[in-house]
Amino acid sequence: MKEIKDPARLDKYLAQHSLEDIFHAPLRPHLHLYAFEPGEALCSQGESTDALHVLVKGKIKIYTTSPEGKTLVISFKNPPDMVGDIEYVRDLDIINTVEAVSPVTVIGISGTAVKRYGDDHAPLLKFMLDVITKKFYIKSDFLSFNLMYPVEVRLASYLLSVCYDESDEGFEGRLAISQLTDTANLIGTSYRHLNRVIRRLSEEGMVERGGGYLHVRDRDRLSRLAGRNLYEH
Amino acid sequence: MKEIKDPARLDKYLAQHSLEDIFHAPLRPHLHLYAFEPGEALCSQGESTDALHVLVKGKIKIYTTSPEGKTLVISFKNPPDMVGDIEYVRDLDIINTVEAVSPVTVIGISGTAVKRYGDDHAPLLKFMLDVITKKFYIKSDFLSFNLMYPVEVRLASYLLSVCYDESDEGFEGRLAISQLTDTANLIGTSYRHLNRVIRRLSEEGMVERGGGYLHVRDRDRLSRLAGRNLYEH
DNA sequence: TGAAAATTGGGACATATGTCCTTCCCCGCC
DNA sequence: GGCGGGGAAGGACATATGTCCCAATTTTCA
Repeated sequence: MKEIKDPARLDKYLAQHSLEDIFHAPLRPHLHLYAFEPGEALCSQGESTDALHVLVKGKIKIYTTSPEGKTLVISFKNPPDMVGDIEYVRDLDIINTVEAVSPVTVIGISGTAVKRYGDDHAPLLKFMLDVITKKFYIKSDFLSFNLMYPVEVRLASYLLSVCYDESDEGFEGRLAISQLTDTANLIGTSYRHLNRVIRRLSEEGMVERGGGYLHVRDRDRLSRLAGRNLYEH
Repeated sequence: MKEIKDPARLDKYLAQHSLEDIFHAPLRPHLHLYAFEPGEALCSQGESTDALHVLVKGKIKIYTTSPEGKTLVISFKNPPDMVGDIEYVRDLDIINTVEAVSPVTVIGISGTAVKRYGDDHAPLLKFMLDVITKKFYIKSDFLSFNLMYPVEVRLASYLLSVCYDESDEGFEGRLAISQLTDTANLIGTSYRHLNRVIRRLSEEGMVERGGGYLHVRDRDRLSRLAGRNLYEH
């Protein structure tokens, strides 16, 4: 983590994501801009913290680790999003580990400052409500989806979401093989089983391995397999 | 659903759950008190609605139904809790079906009224944040728990939570057989499999069937099986 | 009271999924 | 070219879980 001391850039991000009203004048002096490298953790499960972060650039990965050491990736998030909001409101230790996937820039502010200067500031409260309800809704979907459908369907759905998201620069109907472990954790299965399912799909010609990537070959059929249950965040 | 036209009683509930500041004067004229019978739905998945409900008495069950007709019980809730908050904030159709388990009393208010008179009312916003973050946290737990542990562990955990909750009148270290189907859906498995697991536990002497109930026989061992992963809401 | 209907338990079998370990493949380096 | 290392794929086996269906039991009601 490295602080970026550049007020102008901070203002730029505030404007870019329409955060000016949300972080009004009394809060401004407490805002800081930080940069994280890919792989670096913004915060780790179980720690206590007084920090709130607003993701303004880059992509982060949220995951949780069970006492036994199993990992479950919960989601990937893009700006604008918030980290530490639930913990702030409920005064809890950190629930999930958050890690930068690409180079990440966040606006940080201490929970203490928010409590003192923003606790009754409706725009900020509404912003948090917005962010949290969105998270809730996504998680809600994710939960029932994981519980109700087999890996095959989840994978099909995931492939469609990941490979065809216009807002993602790697948008090419393919998934890097090196991300397979993450994918397995994300859809809540083991690497081994994921492979098994990929193999089945590839035998049926829906996907194909090659050159370090998993390519989508028959989007329509995948789509039918997935139903309308997409990881559309 | 039956409206209870009794302002005094409404005030009593507001006081009982410390809701007076949250629903301040401008909102008061828009509050109504409703009663629901056991089994009656407060709202149904997919419908659109303009209503927000605050549960002040009784117990409700939240569940979702997949397009294929599978049911997943998400939770049981006790007062004070809120129904329709996420939908209000995000302007969505109803996500889950909510059904009264016992005789239920709720305070209802239209979303339109809240938007007009309470949209900038910090105590209300903070209340919603509180409720929603709690829901989120519970769901978060529920999700990883369901994804990471086998039915046996989930059942053990569920039994401990349900059978030993002091605030529940049916508190007797037992679970009515008639609730087994719900239990199966709640812990995300089939009735058949639940039975299989119950049988295994009962062969090991941890639980015992009898007289229409499933009795807990060896709380300690169940507890060890569950680990610390309890459905403690 | 007796038969039909509903509730509950469980057998048989097929799938889905996890774990462990071996094999294969690509790559840099000697 | 041959070798060692690490990532990636897959085989073998054990479990977990789902589905279908039937049997036992209880309840309902004519």
